[in-house]
Amino acid sequence: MVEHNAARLDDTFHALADPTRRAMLRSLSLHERSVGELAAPFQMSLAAASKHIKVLERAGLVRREVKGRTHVCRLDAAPLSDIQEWLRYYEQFWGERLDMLEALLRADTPTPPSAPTPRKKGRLR
Amino acid sequence: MVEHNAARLDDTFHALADPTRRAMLRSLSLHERSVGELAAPFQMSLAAASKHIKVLERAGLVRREVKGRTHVCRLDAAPLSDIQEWLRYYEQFWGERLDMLEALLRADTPTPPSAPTPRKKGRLR
DNA sequence: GTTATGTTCAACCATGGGGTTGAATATAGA
DNA sequence: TCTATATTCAACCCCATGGTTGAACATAAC
Repeated sequence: MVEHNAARLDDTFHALADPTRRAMLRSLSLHERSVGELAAPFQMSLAAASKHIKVLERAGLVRREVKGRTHVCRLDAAPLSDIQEWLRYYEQFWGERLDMLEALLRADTPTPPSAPTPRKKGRLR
Repeated sequence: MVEHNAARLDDTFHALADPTRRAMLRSLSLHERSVGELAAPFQMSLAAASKHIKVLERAGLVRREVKGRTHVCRLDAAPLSDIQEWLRYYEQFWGERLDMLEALLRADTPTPPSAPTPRKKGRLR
């Protein structure tokens, strides 16, 4: 129940905390791409893009196959699934919030705002 | 459809890319906590813990209410919901991967899929 | 008022991140 | 073989991050 693979989560979250890298993932979700192709949309050196790709690889989000002189990169979404798993625990909290909203919308009697609605374990989704 | 609030995602992902901060979130998911209570489990200075909390606040994951001399922190899971939203796009890929696996397991024969037949040397891709 | 408690602030340090450039490596093609 | 293409490597720069310490601030308690 406690975070088992913390370092893994560290790497994945860190990899995602950069717009360039997220854009690369998005690109890879359409086609597999060479390093050069991945780097093309960004105005940064190829070396810089290469570093980004390495960060994605370290997080397990990208796999690389060397084909002659070009390196072909493919998306591997598995770590994203791990993140979603991690997030699942917190779903109850926005679920709970939605329940409170629902309760507010449903309350035709104007309850004073100083009295917060007691949290009740609500149904999720 | 394109990432609208990239900076927001940056902050949230970055906040989550640290085990101390994730542990703090987990703690806040149980009770609201003062800064001191949040810091207690970790062997780092209070100042360091305070910085972590600030990172969480910057990402909108924690809200703080100053009550006398103690600062009470509460979880706000909304940014996590944004992340889940961002992840949703990629669900197709682990879904797709499962589909491909299923297809591989099922489609060893050139005959229609209804025939459960012994295997044949399958070329991948 | 004085003291104790809860928290931040400021300065500092070490490390790593994201960027650059220029050279090195490996392969494809003439 | 010679050259062009694809990519990495190494060195460097600047700045953010995560940690420290000691002082400052605000409030509670005596």
